[in-house]
Amino acid sequence: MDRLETRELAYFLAVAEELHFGRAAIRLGIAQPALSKTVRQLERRLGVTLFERTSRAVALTEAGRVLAREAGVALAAMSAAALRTQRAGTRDPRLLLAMKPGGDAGLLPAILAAYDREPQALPVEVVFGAAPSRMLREGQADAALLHAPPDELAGLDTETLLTEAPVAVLPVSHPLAHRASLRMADLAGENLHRKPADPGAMKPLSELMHLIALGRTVAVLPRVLTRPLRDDLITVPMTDLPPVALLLAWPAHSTSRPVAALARAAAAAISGS
Amino acid sequence: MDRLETRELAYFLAVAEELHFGRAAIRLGIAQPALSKTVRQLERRLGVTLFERTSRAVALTEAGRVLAREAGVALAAMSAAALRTQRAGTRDPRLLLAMKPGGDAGLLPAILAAYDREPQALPVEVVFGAAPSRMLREGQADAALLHAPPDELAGLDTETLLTEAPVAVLPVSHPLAHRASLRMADLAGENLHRKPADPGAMKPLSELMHLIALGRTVAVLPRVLTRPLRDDLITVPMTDLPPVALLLAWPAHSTSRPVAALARAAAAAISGS
DNA sequence: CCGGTCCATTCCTCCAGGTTACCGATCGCA
DNA sequence: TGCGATCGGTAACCTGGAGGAATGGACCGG
Repeated sequence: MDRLETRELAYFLAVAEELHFGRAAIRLGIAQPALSKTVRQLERRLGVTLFERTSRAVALTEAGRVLAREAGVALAAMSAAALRTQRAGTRDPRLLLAMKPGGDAGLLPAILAAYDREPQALPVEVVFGAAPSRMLREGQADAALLHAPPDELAGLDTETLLTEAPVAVLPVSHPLAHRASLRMADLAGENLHRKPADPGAMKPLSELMHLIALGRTVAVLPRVLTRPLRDDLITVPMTDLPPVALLLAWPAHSTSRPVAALARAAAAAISGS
Repeated sequence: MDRLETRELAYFLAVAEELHFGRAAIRLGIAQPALSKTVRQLERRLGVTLFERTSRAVALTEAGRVLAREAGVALAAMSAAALRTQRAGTRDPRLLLAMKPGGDAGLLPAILAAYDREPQALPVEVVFGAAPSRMLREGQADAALLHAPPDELAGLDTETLLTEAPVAVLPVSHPLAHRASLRMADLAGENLHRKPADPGAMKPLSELMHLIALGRTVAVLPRVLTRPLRDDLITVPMTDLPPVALLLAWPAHSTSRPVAALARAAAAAISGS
């Protein structure tokens, strides 16, 4: 078995996502026959069929689904290798900290202040993005502040900064607004805001808050994300949902001392506040 | 920045390990100029120098050290992608469980028996190797039984099966042999057996036990590794060492239901015994 | 039955990864 | 000091294969 090439995996992944050789070829900036040939060659080398093709439709086989997942991991690791090496080569050492806008629960200043007191502290550059965990895996960041949906944590080491029960966000005029606590069943009749599957399609928080104030929807969120809270909204703790954690995360194989120092500082800053 | 190719990373890694272009080229089965050219091109593409070369010696730069680590992770992921896809494509579904010989603490039969009672159980094939965690990362196994040196656990999910204090292994005739417990300080004067840095150089356990019986050395090991124990040896719990864990591990991004079932079964088998 | 869609095949071009041969720098050694 | 050995880089050439354009062939809707 000869070694897999990144080009082959990238081509395969494009087809796996588009399920259409023509569109995938356009996305890759090549002609369709070259793409067909490369994918066929990949199948021959692996000794496995990756797609069920008819002249009308393309579908992944079971093996194709496995490769789609593994190829994503592998290409992210390749990308991370390049970016981390370039950053290590420049004489401008800094620590890239990724987070969603507003995702720090207002704790960032305390964390950064504590980190600055560490002996080997580097300048910290905060980079915002919709998917901080992906930025970690692709080497676009050294550490990230994120909330813990366990499915996004594969391959990352984490330090839990705080955990708390989620809260319902309601208009002050809402019938449930002044209850001391709520259960999911209490919200059964409400138009509960659902997080979209595609992180890119996620609404900005300010927009969501506006919709809630208008009575168009209600939401259940980690409490930290709701601060500061608009005057016309109120939050009520949920009692039957698992607590949500705010985490500091970094690549599992990281040996970076600055990252370790940041984790130390963040834990100290939180517990001390 | 164009995308990194696996060939470039493999070539770079060979030079990084040999620190010698000629030997690395032989290992790769190519001529030395091709290797020099490719590494130079890699440096140009990354915009970073990876090696300090003189006409007499080759050394890694800081960026080179970063890439050496990252390249290893990335290539392991590529290899895993190929192997897992091939296994998914064959119509012979089985679960590959990696472990060191004797590393199961005698728990394997109970675990396998419990797993067989799971609804979607697959045939389990046990594969032995010196570095089970590496076999996981490279896709040569679906799950592994291993003891927890935390540095080997990067990128893996784990289920702790049992934890226990390490024990000292002594000849029955040893002055300390009949103490109820020991501290590391008690062993200060002994010729304590050290685990070699290279896992390949590790002695077989039976050999180590023989040396202990002869009075040539003493060892501190997880208790499970000492069973069954020779008549002429005795084990004494250590009180000032962190407990050692026996873990079931699998790749962090695995979504395999059989692996999940194995984790469930293993946990149940241990807690029930 | 015809036109449109979509993947595969064929044939050609050209680049990049490989080879051999040679060069320049550096060290050990007489 | 000068000779030979070691080692990485450079030059010139060759070739496999990645990519493009044109075409084929299967399948669908109308």
